Amino acid sequence: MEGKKDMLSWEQKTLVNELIFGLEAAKKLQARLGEPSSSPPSSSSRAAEMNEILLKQIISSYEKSLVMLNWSSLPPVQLILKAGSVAPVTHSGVIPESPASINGSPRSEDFLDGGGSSNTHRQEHVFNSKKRKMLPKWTEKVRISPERGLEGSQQDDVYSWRKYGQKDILGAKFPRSYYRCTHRSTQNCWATKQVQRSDNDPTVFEVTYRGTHTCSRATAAAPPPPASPEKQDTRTKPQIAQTPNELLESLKTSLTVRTEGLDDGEDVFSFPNTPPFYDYGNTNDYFGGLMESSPIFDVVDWFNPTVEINPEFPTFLPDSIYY
DNA sequence: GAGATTTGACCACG
DNA sequence: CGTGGTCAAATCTC
Repeated sequence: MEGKKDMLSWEQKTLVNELIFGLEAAKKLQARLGEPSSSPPSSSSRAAEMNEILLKQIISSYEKSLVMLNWSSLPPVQLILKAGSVAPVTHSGVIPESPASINGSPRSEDFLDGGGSSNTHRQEHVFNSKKRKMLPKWTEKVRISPERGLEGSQQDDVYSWRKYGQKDILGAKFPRSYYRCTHRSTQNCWATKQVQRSDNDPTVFEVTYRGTHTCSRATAAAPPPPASPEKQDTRTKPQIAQTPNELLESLKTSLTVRTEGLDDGEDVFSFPNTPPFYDYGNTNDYFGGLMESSPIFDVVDWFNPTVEINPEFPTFLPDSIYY
C-alpha cells in the first residue's frame, strides 16, 4: 500500500502549481479588499461583503481542488473571521501535511472496501489510522458565553457527526469526546473531530478537526437534523455537565476563526456575518438567531488555518499539530 | 425499529 | 508500559 508514493505526474504538478498560483492571487486580492477600517459599515460594506464572499468561494475552490489532488500543504491562509464580539476566541492551527508529503495516491478510494468481514475490521482500522495521520488537522476553540452562546467557527458543524467515543485524558480535567462523520460508512467520509473542554477555561472547548469531509455536504445537511455533537453529548448525557452544557447546545454558532496572516500578517480582515445567500444546496436555511453556520465559514473551512499558538497551550499544541 | 450515544475493551504508537 | 484513539455491544431516544 505504500508502494506508489511517487510524485505527481508532470501534469498534476503543473495543475497544482496553477492552482496555487491562482490561490495566491486570490488571497492577495482578498488582502487588498479586506480593509475593515476604511469601509463605512453601512452602504458600501454590502458590496465589499459580497466581494469577500466571492473571493472566499474562489479561494475555497482552489483549496478544495488542491485537497482533492491530495496536495494539502497549503500555505496558511490569512483570514480572520470575527464574530465581532468578545473574547478573541482563538483558533489554533492547522497543519497540513508537509510539502514533502505530497503523497502519491491521488485517490483515496482505497479505503473503500468497507468490506464488513469481521476480519478486515482491525486491518481497516490500522490502515485508516495510518492514513489519518496524514490528514489535515486543525484546532479551533469555541467559547461558550452566556450571552452570545457560542463563539467560534462552526464551519464543520453543518455536517452531522456521530460520537464514537469518549476518553479521559491524562492531565485534563475533562474527558475528550470523539466524533466522526455520520456518513463515514455510506460515503467514505473520514472526517473526525475531537472535542475537549479546556482545563483553564471551562467555557472554552477545543475542537480538533481531522480530515476534510468527502461526503456531500448538501446531502449531509439535507436531512435537517442538525445535531451538534456537543449538543448530543449534552443531551443524552446526564453526566456531569459542569456548566454551560446547555449553552453548548446552542452551540453551533459563530466562532472567531483566526487564521494567521500569511503574507504580511497585518491585513487581517474581519468577516461580517454573512448573508445566507450562498446556496450549498438548500441546506439548513437557517441562520436565525444562531446561525447554523454561515456558508462562508464553510468555505473558509477549507483553508488550512495557521496555527496560532496560544500562550495557554504552549506545550502540546505544536506537537500534536504536526502530522 | 433505526439511528445515536455510552462505555469498557482493544490496539497501536511513543 | 502508559496513553490516546477506535471499536462494538449494550442502551437509549425518537
